[in-house]
Amino acid sequence: MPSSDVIEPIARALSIMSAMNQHRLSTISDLHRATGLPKPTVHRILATLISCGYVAKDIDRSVYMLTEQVLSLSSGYGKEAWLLQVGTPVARRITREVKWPVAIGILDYNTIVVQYSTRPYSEFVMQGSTVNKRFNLFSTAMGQAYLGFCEETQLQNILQALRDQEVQEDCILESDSKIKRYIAAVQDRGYGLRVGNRGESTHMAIPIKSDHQIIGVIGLSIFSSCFNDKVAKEYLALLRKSAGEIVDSMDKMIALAEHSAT
Amino acid sequence: MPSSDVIEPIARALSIMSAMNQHRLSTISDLHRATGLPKPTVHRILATLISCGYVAKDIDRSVYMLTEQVLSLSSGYGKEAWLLQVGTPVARRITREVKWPVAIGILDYNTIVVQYSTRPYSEFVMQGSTVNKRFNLFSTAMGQAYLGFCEETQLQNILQALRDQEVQEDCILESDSKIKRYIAAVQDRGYGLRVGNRGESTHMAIPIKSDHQIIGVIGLSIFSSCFNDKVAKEYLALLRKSAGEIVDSMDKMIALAEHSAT
DNA sequence: AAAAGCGTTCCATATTGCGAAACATTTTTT
DNA sequence: AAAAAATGTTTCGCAATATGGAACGCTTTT
Repeated sequence: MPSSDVIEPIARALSIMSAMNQHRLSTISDLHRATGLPKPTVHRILATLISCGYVAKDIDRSVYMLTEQVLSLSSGYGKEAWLLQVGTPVARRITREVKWPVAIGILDYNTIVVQYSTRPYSEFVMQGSTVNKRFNLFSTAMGQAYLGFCEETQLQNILQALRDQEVQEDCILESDSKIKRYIAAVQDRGYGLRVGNRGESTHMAIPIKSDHQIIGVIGLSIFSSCFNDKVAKEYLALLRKSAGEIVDSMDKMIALAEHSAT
Repeated sequence: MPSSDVIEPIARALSIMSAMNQHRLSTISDLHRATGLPKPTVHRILATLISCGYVAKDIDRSVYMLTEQVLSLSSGYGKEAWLLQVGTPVARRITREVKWPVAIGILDYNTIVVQYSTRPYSEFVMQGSTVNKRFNLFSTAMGQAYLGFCEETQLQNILQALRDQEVQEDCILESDSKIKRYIAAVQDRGYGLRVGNRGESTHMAIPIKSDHQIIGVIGLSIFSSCFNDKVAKEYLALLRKSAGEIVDSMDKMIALAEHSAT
């Protein structure tokens, strides 16, 4: 009985790799015992994995080990991935509640990259998807949310990275005091804000912090004509509550995963 | 032309996962473009990966992301893996040169675990393979090589771990001064040593250090009857040279890998 | 000397993955 | 508002292909 529509060779290869990850060196018999797969099959799968570069074979003995290339399957995995796994449903819930689109971004080098956006869910039509788009740290709400609330050392790293890049976009960088005032303004306000002109949209954003570290930012977009102090206050509270929920469930999930990894 | 004996579905699945690791969220079309695979195929592979738990699908949108389970393919990967990849050929070379078997071990919790041994290559027949066998930190050459040359903080951690375990094997732990003298003796000698009785074998071992951190130990076994100060000196020099070579190539490879990861 | 275990190769077989085509939805263009 | 383009999903007949028992050569154990 072929258990539904699962491609068997793939499932087998993954179980082999998973087994190989338990001990650093494996023999064919080891894997045969660990996975229950017939030895010729194990042999063939290993040949495939070698050919793809994920496994190395000891030259004269028949001992196999994973290569560093396995990291290419998971190197991007970290807190940000958890953030998305937990954050996307929360973002959708906000949009269901207030209709406006919500986006989640993370820092990459010296820009904010939008990882997820509920724009398609929002009843208010805004321009195309922003997923994978990069946003300047100054002059965007999400960028402000990061700059304004990250730790001092990281702030300095980011500023250095910005100064190092070839094309200077932000002339604000020329003056330290200007930067300080800019960031202080964000901190006083308590959130990132970029007010758009009539017909454009206005954006507000706050950081998502875990352990004093910013793992991402969450922002909300709204038609500029609908924006005022009252809704700002309301949505800010909503964003803060949501960010807190995200961090809570994230920490719980991570603890759970680490616990069950034993 | 199916390039020899490579199982296509596996290669495809790996390329999908690798592509997914680049961006945190992917659509079918993204992956279709990135890998060149037909969309129904991408769809089927994703279904398989979901079924195996390596991929999660956004509930209402068709957005896919890797789950934390990808770590089960690579979590064991770190400096120790590099050590083995680089160390095993060196170990074999030593055995070719001096005939005696050489083993490489790493610390796991509070024991040394042999990861590789050239025992099968040695012309001198010794008892069966020691791979995956655990060795006490006190009373073995490899253990001494670790205890004697690791950093103070780590030493304390290990000692605590030893004290915490239920069955107390080493009564030496009862006295701090005994421990200090024991370790001092190892340091004076410059290497771990366990002399066996007649007919048994004698073992010597040194740490493999990178960045002031011990990433493993390398040891050599020899018939007790063949052991004396002269050969000890000779083999110690050989082990030290080899350990240096291992660390050098390791650092080079790691640098190379990190550089080409861009 | 025999037996057991290992890695590896072969090969006939049917299993199984394949992808063009069609369909259902959504998004963009006209 | 209609049409066109793009995307996700399902179907299905077929050929490619993964499969694993059997056999082979080798080493280790009995």
